[in-house]
Parts: sequence; C-alpha cells; structure tokens
Amino acid sequence: MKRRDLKIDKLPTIRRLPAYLNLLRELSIKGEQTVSSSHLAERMGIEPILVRKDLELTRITGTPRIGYSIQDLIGGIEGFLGLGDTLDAFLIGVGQLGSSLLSNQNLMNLGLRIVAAFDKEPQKSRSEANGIPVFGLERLGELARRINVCLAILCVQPEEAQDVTDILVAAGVKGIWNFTSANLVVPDDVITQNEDLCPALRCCP
Amino acid sequence: MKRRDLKIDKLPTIRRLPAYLNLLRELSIKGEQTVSSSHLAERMGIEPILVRKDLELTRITGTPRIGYSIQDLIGGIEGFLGLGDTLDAFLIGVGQLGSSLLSNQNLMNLGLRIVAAFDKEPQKSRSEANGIPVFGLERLGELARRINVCLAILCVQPEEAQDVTDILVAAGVKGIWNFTSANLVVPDDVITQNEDLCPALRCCP
DNA sequence: TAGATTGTTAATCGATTAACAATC
DNA sequence: TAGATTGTTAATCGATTAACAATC
Repeated sequence: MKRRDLKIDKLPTIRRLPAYLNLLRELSIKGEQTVSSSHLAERMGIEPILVRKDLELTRITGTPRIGYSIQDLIGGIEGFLGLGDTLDAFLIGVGQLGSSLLSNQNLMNLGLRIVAAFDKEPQKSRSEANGIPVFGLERLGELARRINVCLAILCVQPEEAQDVTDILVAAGVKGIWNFTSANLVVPDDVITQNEDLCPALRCCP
Repeated sequence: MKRRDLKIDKLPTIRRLPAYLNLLRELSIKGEQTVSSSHLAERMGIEPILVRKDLELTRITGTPRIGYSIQDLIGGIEGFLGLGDTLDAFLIGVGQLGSSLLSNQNLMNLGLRIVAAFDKEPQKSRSEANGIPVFGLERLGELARRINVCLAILCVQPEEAQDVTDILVAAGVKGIWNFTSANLVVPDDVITQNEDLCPALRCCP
C-alpha cells in the first residue's frame, strides 16, 4: 500500500508521530525491546488509548500483555512519514533563523535535506559553512524549476513572504514551511505549515 | 472582567489570534478603518464564520454591513492575549536557535521580554549583543527563584531538557516554551508549548 | 489459568460549519 | 427600502475518551 492510499487527514496524529519517534529511538538506544501504550502515554502526557489510536495509523500491531515492538514502531512511523527517502528542500532567507535551520540536525533526522539556500544578499549570509550554496533571490524561480524540489522553507521578512511564495508556487513547489508571520495565500494543492513563533502566552496570569 | 474569568480553553482560537493581529496591524498601516469577516477569512485561508466565532472571544462586536473596527479588534486581541503588560521570560540554551530567538523582533511584538539567558558555557555564547546577560546554567535555579519569571524558553540539547525543566518547575515557572525534541514531563499546573521543528512533511508525494 | 495489554466498537466532547434572523 | 454583514442557534464533523471483548 502506498502512502497516498492512506487517510492523510489524521493531522493531530501525524503531528504526534515525530514525538513518538524521538521517544522510541531513545528507548531503543537504552536497549529496550518493547513498550506499552501506557508507558508512551505517560512520557507524552496523553492517554494510553490515544497512543493506541495513533499507532493504529502506522499499521503496526502490538501484542497483548507485551506491548509493541520498538523496532517495528520506529520502522512503521518512519515508513508512514516517508522518512528514509530523503526530501529535498530549498531554504529562502538566510538570516539568523534561516542559518539556524540550515545547521539544525533535527531536520536531517527527519529526512529533510536542504539542497540550496537563497537570500537577497547571498554574500552577506553566514552560511555555506554547511556546504549548502547560497544563491541570490533572483535565481529562485529558475532553480526551483530546474531542481524540482517540492518543499520550501520560508525565513524571509514577512513583507517579502507572499512574493517569494508566488514564485515558489509558480515553480511547482507543493509544500511551504512558513516561518514568517505572514499569512500566505496559496492554491488548494499547496500545503503550508506555519511555524510563526506565537506562543499561547496565556500560561501566565 | 479579568482575563482569568474568560474561558481559557479555546485553544485553536487563541492560536489564531496572533495571526489576526498581524493582519490587522498590516491593514491599519495601510490606512483601513474597518474589515469584514470574509476579508479576514480569505487572508487567513479559513471560513468567515470561523473568523466571527474567533473574534467573539475578544468581546469586540462588529456592525452589520460595515464589519469590524480594525482599531477595536487590535485592542481587543491585544487585551485578550495580555499583550501590553510585558511578560518576562528566561531563555535557556544560547546556541544557534537560542540566539536567533534572543534577537527575534517578533517576540518583542508579542510582549515577551527575555530578561536573562543561561548556557552551559556562557562565555562561548554569542549573545550579550542584545544587552541580555548570559549566565551559567548552575545559576538558573537561584535566579529563577529571585527574579520570579513565570515563562521559560527552552533551547538546550534534548538530553538536558528534562533536568532543566525540573529546575524551572521547582523554581515556580508556570510556562515552558519547548524548542527541544524532548517530551517534557511537568505537573498539571505547568503549561508546555512544544515548538519542535517537526513539519507535517507529508505534503510531498 | 489469571492478568495485563491490545484493538474494536460506541460514547463523548469540542471545534467547525450551516442556516438564518437581526440589524445597520 | 434593499442588501450586506453580523451574531445566534442548531447541525455536523472529527478527535478524544470510555468500555470491554479478544488474546497472549
């Protein structure tokens, strides 16, 4: 069964899967073989039944009284998330946040590879250190078409975000990971994920 | 009516409010006076009725045929989110992501002020540039108690995250904004918001 | 076997959407 | 007035939780 055939719309679950993965890898390193839904639940701060529902999506089944095989789950989640086959991405805007992402090991772990970065002032940008070339913004459209990436990471100024987005969409990019505060307008077949740093500040009285 | 008296549990709405705020400020700068729910909805990529429901929470009412007063909405959302009264926070872990947050203007806009930063190797950390002192991690507990901040921003290595969290919780911190991949275990009266950079990668086939 | 844990089926809860009356 | 837009009330939808049978 291909990923596309599965229900894609279990968004809350999908967002939790990477957290399960982290936890499972940690347990695996500790030498654990199996894990129960209640243990995972406690570590995640959620209910065991929710864990079981989430894991159901990966098609991995557990064993009553034993729990789930950690290796199976790792494989199942990686497979479901499409990790393993690395996903190429562009990064646009090599400012402080952008360069921080360029060197972020987590992205690699998730199977994301930034193949090129773009900036208004490429010579100024502090990257290249990671071996990733930084091009001028004017080359974005051309290279997006040529290299045919489907994911872009947006770290530009909010005012520039929509313009850059339009270029990306025109070039066939299907996913935009938006770190700007701009609300992007995109066609229906393009997915945006906003990571605007807006905490639910109301934790404090 | 104090914020505390309002229903706090409209989480999806609360998470959308900062986005409305950005949009409204933008419109305000353009000289607009009023805005309709359908216009906001289009810009946000959601349904007009959802916008009206969201705005209901701020207690600002609109006018049929006219829409909402942009100034009123800005004030209402700021009031609701408790912006205006600045919230003091600690930042722990002044690596690349940490220093990027230290200089992030967005946080200031949201009324968040980082009053001190901590790092295992404070002398190595590249900050202080922003006038924010960087202390050694060993002083965290003491200073958290003395300065009495209620929010902390966590940018340490995942392995250190739980230890640092325990110190923070013991010192009375009530909100932890977690940028690590660790799953933090905290008491019920402490809120964590995870910003682990885990995109729903599945946008691409 | 007895007991723990999974996985299924049904119930609840909360968020979104729909319908429409109110109103400027 | 006529028409656009709000705000209310009800319906739908989806996610979480509960109950419990299946099973190792």
